[in-house]
Amino acid sequence: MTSNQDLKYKLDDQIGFILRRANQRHTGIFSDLMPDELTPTRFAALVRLLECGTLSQNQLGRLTAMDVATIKGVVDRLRERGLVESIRDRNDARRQSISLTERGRMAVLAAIPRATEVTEKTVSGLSETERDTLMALLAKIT
Amino acid sequence: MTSNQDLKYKLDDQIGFILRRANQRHTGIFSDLMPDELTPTRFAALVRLLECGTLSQNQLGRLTAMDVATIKGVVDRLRERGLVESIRDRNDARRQSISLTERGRMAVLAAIPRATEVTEKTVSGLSETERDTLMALLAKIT
DNA sequence: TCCAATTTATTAGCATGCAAATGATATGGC
DNA sequence: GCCATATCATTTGCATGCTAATAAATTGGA
Repeated sequence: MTSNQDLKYKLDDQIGFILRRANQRHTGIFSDLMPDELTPTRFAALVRLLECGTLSQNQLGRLTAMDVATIKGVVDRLRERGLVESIRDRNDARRQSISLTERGRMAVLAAIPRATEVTEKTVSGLSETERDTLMALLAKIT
Repeated sequence: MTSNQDLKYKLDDQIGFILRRANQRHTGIFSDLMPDELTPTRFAALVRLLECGTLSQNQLGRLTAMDVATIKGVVDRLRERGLVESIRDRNDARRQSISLTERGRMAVLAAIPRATEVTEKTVSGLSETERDTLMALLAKIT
């Protein structure tokens, strides 16, 4: 079966492929610099709770770009680690209200400087202008 | 526990968070337009095999940004679907040589126009110049 | 020729990521 | 008051994604 070097479709030129690679590099830097118990998605959930206070699980998922099944698992693991607590909402029995525990609050506050380093390192090959441009263009395709 | 709207660290401004969202939008478009049996990673593997001809599993993983355990699973599923075949390399018994079957070749050739649409749709909100800029900047952070 | 180091692949385990189905609860129109 | 529709959460199942451990095979230097 002959190879197709003259194929017009180039994987390396596809936005999806390069997004995946950029994402992988970022998560690699994240796991290098952040505490082992904090994955990108867990950290995002904690930051949102820090920003917003108590949220329903559904709302927390929406604010962290996570599917309902995914946020369920993330909240379970954060609760197992004592970083959040969930209580059934008193006004709406369908809802779980999620909030940071004191330990969770301290953990996320302690991790934020490191997370800032993660971001810095991820974009370290770019100038300030390039960083702003990249963020703006990525925002346009989300 | 008071909220922290004045927190300096903004999740929405972190490259990792926005990369994840961009990636999710892309994979959503991908699953909308591509045949059900082709996921982004399977498709990438097939395209590489089309481009390069026979590859070792390890090499295929490297060329598709997949970990050795991940590419093992992807190749298994492609083989289960009759899209690739793997044969132990005759010169190096550690290696599996992976190649497209005729069915795999036809499937990937048929899917490429759709994949082109996926890319087009993902970046449809950008001008031509912006697309080039985005690709260049992403390439700089991989 | 021997063996340490390296390479390739497999396996196990944990963590997302998402579609689809399901159940409980809330909402709003008739 | 009833009921269709919507919302929130859970569950199941499949697909990555990766680390770490393991085994088999290759390589290259002593």
